[in-house]
Amino acid sequence: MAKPSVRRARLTRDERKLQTRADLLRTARRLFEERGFHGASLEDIADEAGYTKGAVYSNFASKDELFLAVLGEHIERRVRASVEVALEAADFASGTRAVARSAVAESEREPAWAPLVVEFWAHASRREELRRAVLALHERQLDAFTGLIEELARRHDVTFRVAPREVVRGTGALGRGLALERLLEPDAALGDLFEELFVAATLGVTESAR
Amino acid sequence: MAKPSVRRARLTRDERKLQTRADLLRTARRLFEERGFHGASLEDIADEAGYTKGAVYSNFASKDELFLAVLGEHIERRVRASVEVALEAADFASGTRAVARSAVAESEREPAWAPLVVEFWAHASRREELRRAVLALHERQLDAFTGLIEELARRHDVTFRVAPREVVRGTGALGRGLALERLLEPDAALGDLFEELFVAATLGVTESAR
DNA sequence: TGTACATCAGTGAACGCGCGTTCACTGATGTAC
DNA sequence: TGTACATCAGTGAACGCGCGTTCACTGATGTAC
Repeated sequence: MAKPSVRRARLTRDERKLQTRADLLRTARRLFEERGFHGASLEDIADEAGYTKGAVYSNFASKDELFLAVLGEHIERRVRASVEVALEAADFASGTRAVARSAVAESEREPAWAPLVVEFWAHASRREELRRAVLALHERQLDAFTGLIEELARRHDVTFRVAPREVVRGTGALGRGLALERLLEPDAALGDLFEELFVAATLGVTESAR
Repeated sequence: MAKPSVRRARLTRDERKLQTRADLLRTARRLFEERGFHGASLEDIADEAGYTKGAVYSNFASKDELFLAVLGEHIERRVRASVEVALEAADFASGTRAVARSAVAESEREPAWAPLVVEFWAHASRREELRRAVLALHERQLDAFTGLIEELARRHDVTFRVAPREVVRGTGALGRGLALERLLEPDAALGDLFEELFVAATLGVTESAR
């Protein structure tokens, strides 16, 4: 289904290549989510996108690079979503809560992402160059959230007893850890628990200057 | 190395079988830690333990069952360690802190375990029967820690605003999530952060009756 | 204590399968004149 | 506007490899008498 297009002739070579790349990325994202990084074969991805494996290698250096591209897009999307909701809050606690809720909503909409990312981390941890690339993506994500929470603290006169970046790292880890529980209990409702602990932990390591 | 024994003849059939099983479990545990669940082949495990793959199948129904046995032993060990340190504490906060420190110490001694367990969770999540078996192990672990923290609360007149079991689940998730960060940064020191957030979160969802 | 048969833990080899990557090739698009 | 050659995105098939599981077999231990 969703053949690339009916009238190939209309596109220039460059346009067509971008189209192919986008088709592959979209399909790869879906199959990685459904079957995991190792579980989704390049054959299936190419097939379902309407190409052959060679098309993948014409657009990406390897399966790792393909995943890296998917992951990069995903991170960008997530960061944008959180930034939007956080900065409308009236005080620090409710801003914190808004970020927590946004994260929960995202993770409930795409429950496969946390395990998928961890699977790829484990894979990357045994390949030095790849590990560094994934780490760089992860740090950019941490930086983005750190900037966000610092801005939130500044606006509402709150100071941190623990470095904000560490708080971000910790609460992110909490979210990831809880999301992984769903591997064993797919229907578990973890959102309230996350929100509760996220807020408790964040407020527990901050002081209001008021 | 470590051939099963030089004088095979001294052991009865049952003793020898137990010996073989123990040899395999010990080696499997080590290789799973070093290479991951999928990365450690039965061939290598059998080989390094001094047997052939057939010996594995004579003692375990499958690779999954072998891992399940390793995992079961591991969980039991961890629970025992935490119980011991927690019940000596003078007040609730320091008991909480002692549990956090014990968890950090364990996870630093065996940094490969968190990723390993998650890899197996992901594997099990796609195999219904296995998923249930792993879930049962996990729940027993949660129960044990819940009993521990309830006892701690009882002794020190503390009540929970959030069900203790959920607090255990949440703080466990925090620990697991942080441990996974080490996949990307093997040398990161996460212990202090964990302790800080663990205590903040736990105290944040409790009330002292004093 | 000794002999004859039964049991079964562990062997060794084969089976069956999937997958990432490579590569010579093709045919449509691009370029030069 | 048209022709001849160059480029290169994507094809299709082959390569190379690893791995969990199965199974007929063996030889040491166990059992019956």
